[in-house]
Amino acid sequence: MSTQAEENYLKAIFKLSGKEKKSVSTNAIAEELQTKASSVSDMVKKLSEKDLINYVKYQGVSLTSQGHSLAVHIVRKHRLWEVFLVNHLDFKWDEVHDIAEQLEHIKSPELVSRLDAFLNHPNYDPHGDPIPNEKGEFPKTTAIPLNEVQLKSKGKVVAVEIDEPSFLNYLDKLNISIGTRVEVLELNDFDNSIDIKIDAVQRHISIDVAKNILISVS
Amino acid sequence: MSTQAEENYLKAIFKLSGKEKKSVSTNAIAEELQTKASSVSDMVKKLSEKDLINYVKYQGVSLTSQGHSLAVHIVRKHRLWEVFLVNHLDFKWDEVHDIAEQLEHIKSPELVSRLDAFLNHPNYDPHGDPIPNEKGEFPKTTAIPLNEVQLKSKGKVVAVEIDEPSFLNYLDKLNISIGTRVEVLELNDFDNSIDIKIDAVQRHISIDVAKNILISVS
DNA sequence: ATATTAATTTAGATAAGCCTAAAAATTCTA
DNA sequence: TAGAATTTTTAGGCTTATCTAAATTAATAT
Repeated sequence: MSTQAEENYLKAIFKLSGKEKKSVSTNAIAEELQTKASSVSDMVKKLSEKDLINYVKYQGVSLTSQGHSLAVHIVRKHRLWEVFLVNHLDFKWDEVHDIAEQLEHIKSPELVSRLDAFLNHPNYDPHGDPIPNEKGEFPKTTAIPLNEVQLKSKGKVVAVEIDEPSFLNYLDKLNISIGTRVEVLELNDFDNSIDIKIDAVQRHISIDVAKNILISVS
Repeated sequence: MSTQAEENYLKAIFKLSGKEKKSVSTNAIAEELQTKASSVSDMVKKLSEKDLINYVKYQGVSLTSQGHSLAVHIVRKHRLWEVFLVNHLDFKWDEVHDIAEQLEHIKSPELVSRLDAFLNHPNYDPHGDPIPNEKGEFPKTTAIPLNEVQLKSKGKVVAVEIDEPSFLNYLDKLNISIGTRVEVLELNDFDNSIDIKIDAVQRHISIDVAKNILISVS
């Protein structure tokens, strides 16, 4: 059985590994979980003994297949609950992260599969993040960050990479949500900012915002 | 902020106090929570320092109004989640207790009120237990235990007092559920057992079963 | 190649929540 | 009401997960 703390570490390592599954440093985990490097060292030893991560002192960590599967399962639960909160309890997309952080630790395989069915087996959560199935497989996505979209091309927002209310509220203000159609008008080399068109309105956004908006080019 | 452990103690004390709000002994709490009396002594000291219970050494404990209100709130969450699990995820009434034990500790006032609305402000959970409103007020109930029902009178099952699967499964086998009409045919003085009629079928049940079935006499 | 800096680990504490064993208080019983 | 039995509390430990401060290892720069 895994504790909540363990699950949070696995989730953090999963997130930081990226799809390239690169090895993750102690400091990166500490930063992600807002804790101290020494605490990470302790936990990493424990997870390693449980064969959930590969760990060699001073060389960072990576998930074992067992650890990967557990992490993906937590992500699945988190995202399913977010769908429930937004689609059925009418929460807004910027309000659900913290609640889902709690709900993701509820232990009941039956609950997950029934919730999934109740929600009609959704493939994406309210932020456009893919929801893995029971086997841990993610739906295919071909989206690219807005800052990598070719000049003059049009696309649709399919996901955002940050769940923090401050970021999501900013997008709300810009009238950007999942499904919004955008056109890239201009790239400004000096500060990497981008001019885009949303609903016939022209907007100017920074690289830091753009790279966290995923687009499906049409 | 209250921890899960604290909340479980408050809930146990609330349950054991009964509606007479009698003082609760250390051993009773230990038994209810399947823990040791010494652990209870520790926690009781802590809850007392937080002004959630009244505690005088060797004299048992009772909830303060603050503690009472917190306990009732946990009960409210537990029962609302049970309604969700049974009515929307199609769990059976004997499957929901353990999951609700986890869900009741999720902290988000907004979630509770939205869940309540989603469920249409239910007054009773799947076991017929009353659900307190946001103010902590319970709906009025006039039900009496089956073993106290007058001979030859008819009534309807409105609640059961035990949530354990073994008990609920037994009731399933007898075809007893919330809403079932029963008639008390005979009381057997020698062992306090009772003969009842359910759906035109005669059944024989023990006092221990009868006293945990609540009836609204018609 | 060595000194400095940065990253990581270890050592030693702390708090929560539990335990066993022993002591103290209360209650029961004769 | 004194002694026995029971209940409750205390004392001392253990585990988990955290922390600070110090030590160690690795990386960087001159």
